[in-house]
Parts: sequence; C-alpha cells; structure tokens
Amino acid sequence: MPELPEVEVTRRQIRRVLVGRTVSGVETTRASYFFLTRPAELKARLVGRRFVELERVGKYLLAELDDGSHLLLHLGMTGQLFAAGATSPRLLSATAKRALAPDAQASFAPDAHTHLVLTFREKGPNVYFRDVRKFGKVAWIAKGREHERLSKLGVDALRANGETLWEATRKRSAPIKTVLLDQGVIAGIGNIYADEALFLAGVRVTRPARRLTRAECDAVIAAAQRVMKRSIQTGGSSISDYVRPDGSDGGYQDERRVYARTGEPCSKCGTAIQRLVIATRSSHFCPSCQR
DNA sequence: CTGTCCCTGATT
DNA sequence: AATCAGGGACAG
Repeated sequence: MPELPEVEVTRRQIRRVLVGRTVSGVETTRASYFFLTRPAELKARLVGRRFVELERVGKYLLAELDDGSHLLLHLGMTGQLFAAGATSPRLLSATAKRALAPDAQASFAPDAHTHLVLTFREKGPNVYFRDVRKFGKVAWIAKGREHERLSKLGVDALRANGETLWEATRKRSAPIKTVLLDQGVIAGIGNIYADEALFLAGVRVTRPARRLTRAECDAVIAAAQRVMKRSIQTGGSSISDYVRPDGSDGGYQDERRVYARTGEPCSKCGTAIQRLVIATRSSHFCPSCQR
C-alpha cells in the first residue's frame, strides 16, 4: 500500500511527465466519493492549465497549476499513478491478465478502475490514476485556499524528530503503533513502516505511547526515517498493489524485517514474528527483541 | 479512543 | 458464499 516512500517514488517519476505540460483533456469515471471535486468541475478547472510543480505532503501529492490553484491526490490503498506505456500485470484488471499469453508484453489500456486520465497539448504520455478499491481521492483547490485534509496533517515524517513524538505521546494511552499511524501527529507513516520502525527501535507495537522514554522516541523516529529513506532508494514496497509509475515493482519488500512475516524467524534472534490487530490494523513484531 | 464504513479482488 | 485487507472520515 502506498505510504510516504511509495508516494515519494511516484512523485519523482510523475513530476517529469507532468511539470511544464498543459492539460488538453480530462477523462473520468462517474461521480463517486473518489472525486472530492465533481468530475465536471474538475474538467472545467484543469483544461487549459499548465502544471508547474508536483510536491508531496505526507501521503498526499499536491500539484500546482499555473493559475495558483492545486490538484490534490491521495492514492488510498490501491491507487496507482502512472504514465502511458507503463506495463505490468499489476496495472491490469484480472480479466486483462487472464487474456494475456504467457510472457506476452501487455500494454496498458484504461479499464473500469482507471478513474482519471489526463491528456496534454504537448507531446508525451498521458497520466493515469487507477484505483481498484477507490479509497483514493482527487480534489481541486482554489488559489489561496488550503484544503482541510492538508491542514489536519502533522509534521511530515521526514521532517519530524524525537521531540515531535515525545510531545505527542505524553498524554496518550493508546498503543505507540496507533500514534505513529495518526496522520495528525506525523504525516506519512503507514502500517508497513510503523511496524518496521518499531522493530528497529526495539519498541513493542502495543506499548502505551506515554510509556516511551525520550530516547525511545528519538530511536523510533530515526528508525522510521532510515527505513523510509532506504525504501525510497529501492523504489518502495510492492507487497500487494503498489507499482512504480513505470510499471516496475519496488524493492523494499525484500528488506522487510517484520511486516507480513508472521511466523518467520526474527532476523536478529530467530524468535517467530507475531501478529496481532491494533485498532483494526494488523501489526507485526518480535516478542523477544521488542519490549 | 475504538468501531464502522467505503470498495473489490484474493483467499478460504 | 463468507472473510479478509486497509487509509482515513466519521460516529458513538
């Protein structure tokens, strides 16, 4: 699932095909909660506008247009943003995959899950936003306005420090895992990197947040930043649906220490990795290394 | 602060 | 055919 590293990898690749290009057409699926801004308005706002920048805020992508307005995107759980020409079975519907001969090179064609297609005046690929479960979001933001989804976010995970977590945890009895997933405290950490960071810091996912020491807060943030930076370098984690905008898999799933490794031996001590559910999210940890 | 819900494909 | 996965808004 896309968390900060996957969104950042996406940003870097999509930025190259987006910035400097002028929208000539906007195609969408029918109105749904996926579109915080209705398809008709989205089209009216975007056509004729030129993209000038693509930034990341937590797990959101924020594209700036030449009139000072912005296009806000969230990939949700299964969102995929890519340019035309990307080929990967992960980008195809099950029907399309079944139709493929073994080893056949598939080329992407928009399917029922492709909710947004941007075409441009300038030569180059289209940009597609595909999202099977439709937990992603698209919104247009007028010049000078800030979307409430952005104003709710805490400090970006790559800019946070131990102090950020220390202050946020003092009065919270919820498990530390829950606080790390709270985008209003630190923006960008999701289920995979929360588990990985807590493993590297030696802190059990269930520990009441207020019971962390200052040193442990420093360690957790340092570990979170280390794993996320490393993940960005390797192209993100392709565990379920995520693919890079060029259609290729990321590499970080091979470096995971605990996430989705239930029952496998801990890489440090050999104890079986355990899984339990915290606030409806699956959580993985080493019962020996994490206290 | 935790449970429910949105959605669909994979799995049982 | 029922269950599971999960980001984030919302309800209780």
